[in-house]
Amino acid sequence: MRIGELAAVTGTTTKTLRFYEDIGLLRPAGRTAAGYRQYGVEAVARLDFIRRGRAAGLTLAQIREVLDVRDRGHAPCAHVEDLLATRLRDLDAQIADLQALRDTVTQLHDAASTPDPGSCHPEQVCRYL
Amino acid sequence: MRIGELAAVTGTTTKTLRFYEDIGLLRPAGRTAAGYRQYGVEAVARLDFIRRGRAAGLTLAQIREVLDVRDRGHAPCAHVEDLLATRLRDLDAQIADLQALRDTVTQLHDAASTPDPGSCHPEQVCRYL
DNA sequence: CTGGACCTTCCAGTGCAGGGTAAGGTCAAG
DNA sequence: CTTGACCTTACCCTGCACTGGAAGGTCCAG
Repeated sequence: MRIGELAAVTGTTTKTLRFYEDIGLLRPAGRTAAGYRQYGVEAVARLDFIRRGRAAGLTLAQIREVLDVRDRGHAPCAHVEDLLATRLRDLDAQIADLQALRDTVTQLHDAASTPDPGSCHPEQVCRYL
Repeated sequence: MRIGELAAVTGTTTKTLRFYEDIGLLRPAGRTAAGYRQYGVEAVARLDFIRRGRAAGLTLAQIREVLDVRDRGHAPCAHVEDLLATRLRDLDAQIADLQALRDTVTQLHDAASTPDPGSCHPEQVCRYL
């Protein structure tokens, strides 16, 4: 399979596949005499895995770690569980931060919705923020 | 006030202040004969405003819009209210997205916490993701 | 043998908000 | 007169995940 076909099959672009190769996520099985990249069918599963990882909010660096473990012949299960646990904690923290921010912005917005232009003091730029 | 003092007073860096100047957020009141930037006290309020805007999750581009309105002599109240309303919608969407992602990751993690290594199929890289 | 679809490498840019470093000018104290 | 703190501009670098484009090679159909 050449790079264009692999891109079409996995719903990505040749640009992205070469980029993944650059950062060590994906290697072609070989090259043709002309230098064209040749991929085996396992590349499709690998890219599906990458896509699922991205969908779970993992970074390409984290996904690469998992793939590295696997490429070294180990089952990455424990590593993946760890990664998911960490991701869960990060998500909780991120959600809590956004929730707190939302509360702040709500208060600001409520104040701004009951306008009182006379109280705008030049020295504070805008009293609503 | 010179740039170093303004940075110290507002808790930022001279780098940041020059950067703000580059993107049109802040202009020095003038320059000394030697070319040193001179700021008036109003610069402190302006930077506090910028800091409050950042704390509310506004981008520097949005903050600049508000400052531009003010610099043109208008009260930016309406614009700020608009911005806050938009920000609130964005935050809600962002929180909802993260919440959905959290649910997905939770499911993945729960599956990974009840291990069954035997079911790892080589063709899917890892059954947990 | 030509056209077009495909492939190659390399370089550069996106958005966001700055940070790092160099090479040099200025100013006040000792 | 020198030292050290401060200032200036100019340029490149960071992380993240790509994306765009240029210049050229390859392959197949007509």
